[in-house]
Amino acid sequence: MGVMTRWLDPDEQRTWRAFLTASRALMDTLDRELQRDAGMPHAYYEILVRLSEAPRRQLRMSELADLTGSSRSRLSHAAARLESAGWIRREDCPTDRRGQIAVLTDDGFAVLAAAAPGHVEGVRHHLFDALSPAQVDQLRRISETLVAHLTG
Amino acid sequence: MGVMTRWLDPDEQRTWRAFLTASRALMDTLDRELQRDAGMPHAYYEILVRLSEAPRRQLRMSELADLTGSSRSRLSHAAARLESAGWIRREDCPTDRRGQIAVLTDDGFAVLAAAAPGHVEGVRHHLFDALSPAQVDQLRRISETLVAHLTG
DNA sequence: GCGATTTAGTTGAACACTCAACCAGTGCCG
DNA sequence: CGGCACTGGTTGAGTGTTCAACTAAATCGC
Repeated sequence: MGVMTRWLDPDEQRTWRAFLTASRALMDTLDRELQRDAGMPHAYYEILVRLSEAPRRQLRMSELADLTGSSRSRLSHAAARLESAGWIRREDCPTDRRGQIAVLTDDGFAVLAAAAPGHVEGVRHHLFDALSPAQVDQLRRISETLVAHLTG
Repeated sequence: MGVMTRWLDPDEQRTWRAFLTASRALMDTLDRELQRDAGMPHAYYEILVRLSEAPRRQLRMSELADLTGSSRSRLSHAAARLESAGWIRREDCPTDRRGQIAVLTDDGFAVLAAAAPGHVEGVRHHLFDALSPAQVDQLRRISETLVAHLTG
């Protein structure tokens, strides 16, 4: 209250709108490709990826939520769908009786293995192929700075 | 088919994940703030902004869809909601009888004016305050390159 | 130990987005 | 002119996300 708004100057305005447009277009494109080729949205693909990289292909629900930057609720709903598709299953946690462990099934792994090459090509084509090596480096630093700033 | 997948190297992997995390966290944060303070998601806010900047605060639906990077369907649904909130209204286009013109109402303008300062502060705080001027410049170039690449 | 708080996860309702199907009006080309 | 493809926009069904409320189990403080 009472403090004047520090409006965006024209450069900032331009940067903000370009960033908005670019990140939305990129995500929409990858989402559509993944939906078309693998029958799942990008968020679900990421869940499978994280599980596939975990020891024994399994993770606590809360850990999985953190890794995918998802709310617990969202992950719960997503897990219900992935489970009914047969791509993951949920088991009780032996050490914490509140806990649930999401496990990637063989079917889930197969679906992921089939989808991954196309998706990686998409990321490469739509993102990395457009940028110089220096820009990729800049983007990494900027993104890591933002992550630290937003979560710190 | 037959072409080996060019997997992401560790640097690219790291860049991609940081970008994903950062852009999702940023959007989620701004979305939540806007929902809390103005009772609308960021996508709807953007629609009102674009209308407020247009001559006579009005735009053809298709033009508005292009400006906001939205599908026509999405915009139609959004417009229905914004109209029932009384923030926009739709009029017939005099020169093309298929067309509809979205017009920002006074109520819509007032809601936007009330929401804007807080939102701008959010963008500044969560994005620009975290980056050096050089990084802002880099982000602008990268984003503009991506937009050109994705839409060209 | 035992009540109060916190953490893990799920649920249902309300809302938003996608996709495909659709109507209506425009414009092109014979 | 008359047919045909294209454009502008809407609709409904299906799917995903959010928010708040809720259960159950662990943990903290005394």
